[in-house]
Amino acid sequence: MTDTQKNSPKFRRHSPDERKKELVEATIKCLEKKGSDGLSVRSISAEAGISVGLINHHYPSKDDLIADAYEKLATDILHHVLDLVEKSGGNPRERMSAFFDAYFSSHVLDQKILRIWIVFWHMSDKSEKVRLSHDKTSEGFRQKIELMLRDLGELPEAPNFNYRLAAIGLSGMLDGLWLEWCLNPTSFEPEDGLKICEAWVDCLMSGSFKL
Amino acid sequence: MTDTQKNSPKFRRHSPDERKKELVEATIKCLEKKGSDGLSVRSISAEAGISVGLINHHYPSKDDLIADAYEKLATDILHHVLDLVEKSGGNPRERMSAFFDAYFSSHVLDQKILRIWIVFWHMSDKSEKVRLSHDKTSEGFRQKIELMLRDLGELPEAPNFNYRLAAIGLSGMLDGLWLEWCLNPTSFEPEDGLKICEAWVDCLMSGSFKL
DNA sequence: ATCATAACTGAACGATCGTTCAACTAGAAA
DNA sequence: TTTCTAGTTGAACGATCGTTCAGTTATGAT
Repeated sequence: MTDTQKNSPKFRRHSPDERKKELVEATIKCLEKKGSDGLSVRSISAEAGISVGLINHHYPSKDDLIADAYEKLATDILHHVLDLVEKSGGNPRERMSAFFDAYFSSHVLDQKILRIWIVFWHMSDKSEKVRLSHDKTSEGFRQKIELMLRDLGELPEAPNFNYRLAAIGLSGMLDGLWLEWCLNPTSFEPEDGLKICEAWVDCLMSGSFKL
Repeated sequence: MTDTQKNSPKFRRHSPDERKKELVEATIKCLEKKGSDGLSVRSISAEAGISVGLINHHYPSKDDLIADAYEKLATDILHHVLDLVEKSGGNPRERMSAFFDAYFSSHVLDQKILRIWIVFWHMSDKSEKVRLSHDKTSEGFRQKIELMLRDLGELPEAPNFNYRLAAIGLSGMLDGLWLEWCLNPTSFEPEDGLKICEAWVDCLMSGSFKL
């Protein structure tokens, strides 16, 4: 046996938590690079630099890994947006604008993210676990929007409006604009989306949006 | 050879156009029933009552069949909505309401349709043909919305607003509400979506929606 | 230094996929 | 009735998929 062989072990052992984290990151990277084609255990394990069998050693099935990746990516995006809102530190109206700015930035408005989301939606059909991850994370987003609208509604100059309906409408519009831009980025500019959302809230606060 | 065998031919010959139509219908039916699992040539041919090989006799590849099915389903839905708008026959504002009514009816607001759409979006990644079908049909929808907004804007009592931005915002909100309801039908009622869209247009026509 | 443990490997398996193609036959034309 | 065309069949093929598991080895404990 040569020195080279003696000094270079064939693999390194990691704790289950470390490995799971690496696998989740490799999964996201594969999805970004190749979309649904990247979702095989073989490409994921290649990206993570481990053998195919190790995935099923740490996860009961591939779907469990995908569900983990879903939750990580969704909560990362949500936290990134919320961080920027908190840093803005302004009044409720300014915080809403900060939210829009973060939403229409390249961190969220990204074709790669839609590509990943489509894979997740696609898997939600078959996998109960993936569907649960989706429901959990999307509910978090909608709740945050409703909270910000509630803050707006409690301003002295604010008119009365239905928080629930307003949250449904606003999050619907945000989702729809995000979806349409990702499907066809030439259809409008991010600034257009920003302008529309700002006008929407202005309209709501003027009292002429009868919700 | 018995009479039974003599009187029952093993298959019936159809013209290519007939068969293609049957295959498209079988494809849609499979997608409605089983989602992405139904998209194998074997389940499609079983649904159509023909052999596996016949699909590649009429279509160069499976993707071409899917693209055809996409276009058929999308144009069917668009025509259904537009028919109801034409039948309403009212003024531009009433026609817009008819459009909303048709959009938030069970013909469009249907989880089965989203399931099919996700498969289409999913395939748009890999298949150029499917992507072209998507771009063509979604552009038709947006154009119709812009046309109706233009009719609204030309009413004597209408304020000035940017047709393009208004069309982007409205179609975004419609898409987003449709998507969110299909992903989780318990989050709101179709009537809620209707109410939000009506209020949106009222707001636009009142001149306080500064687009 | 030795041992026990568990992270790790990778060949193998069975299932399913889209596509091919030689053989068959329904049905119209001659 | 016979011939010919082209719609139709279905076994077979090679590729790829997720999962399994017997064997290997890194690494901390003794």
